[in-house]
Amino acid sequence: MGVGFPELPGHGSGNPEIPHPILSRASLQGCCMITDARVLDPTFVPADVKHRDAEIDALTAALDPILRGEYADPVILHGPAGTGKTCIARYTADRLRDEVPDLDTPYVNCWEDHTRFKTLYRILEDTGQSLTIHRQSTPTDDLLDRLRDADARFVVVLDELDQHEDTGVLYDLYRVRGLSMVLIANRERELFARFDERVASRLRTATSIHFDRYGVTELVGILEDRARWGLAENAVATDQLERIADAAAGDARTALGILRSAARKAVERGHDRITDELVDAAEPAAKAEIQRKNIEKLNPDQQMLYDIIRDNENGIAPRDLYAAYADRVEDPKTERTLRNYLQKMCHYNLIAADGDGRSRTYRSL
DNA sequence: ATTCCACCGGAATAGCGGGATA
DNA sequence: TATCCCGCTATTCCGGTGGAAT
Repeated sequence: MGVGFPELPGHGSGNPEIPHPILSRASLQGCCMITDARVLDPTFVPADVKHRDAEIDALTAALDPILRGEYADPVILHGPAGTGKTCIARYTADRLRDEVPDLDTPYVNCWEDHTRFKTLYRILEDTGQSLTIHRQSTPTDDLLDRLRDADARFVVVLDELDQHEDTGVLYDLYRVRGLSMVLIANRERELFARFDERVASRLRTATSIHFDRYGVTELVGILEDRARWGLAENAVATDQLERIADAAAGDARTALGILRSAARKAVERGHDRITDELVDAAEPAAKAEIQRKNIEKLNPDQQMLYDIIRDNENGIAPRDLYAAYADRVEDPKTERTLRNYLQKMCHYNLIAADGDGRSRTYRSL
């Protein structure tokens, strides 16, 4: 399972301005405009995080008891997409690990590991204990016992917690001694509504840190850093970064996606710098790339559903959708299963459901 | 205003597949 | 090899919801 985070350049003692030795120009045929592709990746955690001092301070303060060998109450980071929640959680956890040598800081993306079993497995894996588990019968409770018995100290980051299907896992984790949690979600309110009352009441004592959208100047600052670390000098102009920041509407992930898309296109075409035309083309291109990746994750039945919905540009009623699907597929799934598929596709932002009850229609995005 | 019913989605259950166990 | 176990997906069952029809 290689979804973990690579060791990042500029991390710890390193200087972010020094290009990564392995990934630099040699690996890119012909063109050296992109000097380090990894700093353009949204999961990159810089050694020096900008514009989030207050949030970092608040999170550091909340986790302070860990420095004294105590246990910290949970911390909830919430706010819109691309506002730095994940980045700050990982950054702060790494700083903490510098201070506390025996601390483990496992990271779980609940979108990917959305069952109780997978979440616990990921935590154990991140702390280097999964190999011993693999040999034995491994019911979920065994994983939990293993975690409890591991006489270690953890700060677990649960990212995209609102995507978790079994909220009971939080109750499990609460009962592990020495385990502190950083919880990340888009909307705090809706998060609470999903939890068991026992967990919800304990979460009310949690520290809550809100992340606002970045302003245009903040976003430009972030982009400037990444361009300096990852692109050749003068590869992109400040006014181009401003336009990217503008298009991203406060979402750093989107902004970086646009910049990366423009840079790649420039390399493909053999340019040594990003042109205005490429910037214009990059916004839809970045969106299209995300969509393409999401569509690839669908199984054949889901793809068929998606195709039908996309072919009906004015939207399609559920009845017609089910009928069209059953018509075109060898061994159709039940309608209940289709509804689960449709829900998943809504989550991926591939389709949207308009209206409620009998007036509902589905359309592609 | 009331009834109707297409649709949604929660919960329980069945079946499958793969790894462990005897 | 046969059997058991468990997580995961799909299915079955069903109560709730809110436009549409009356």
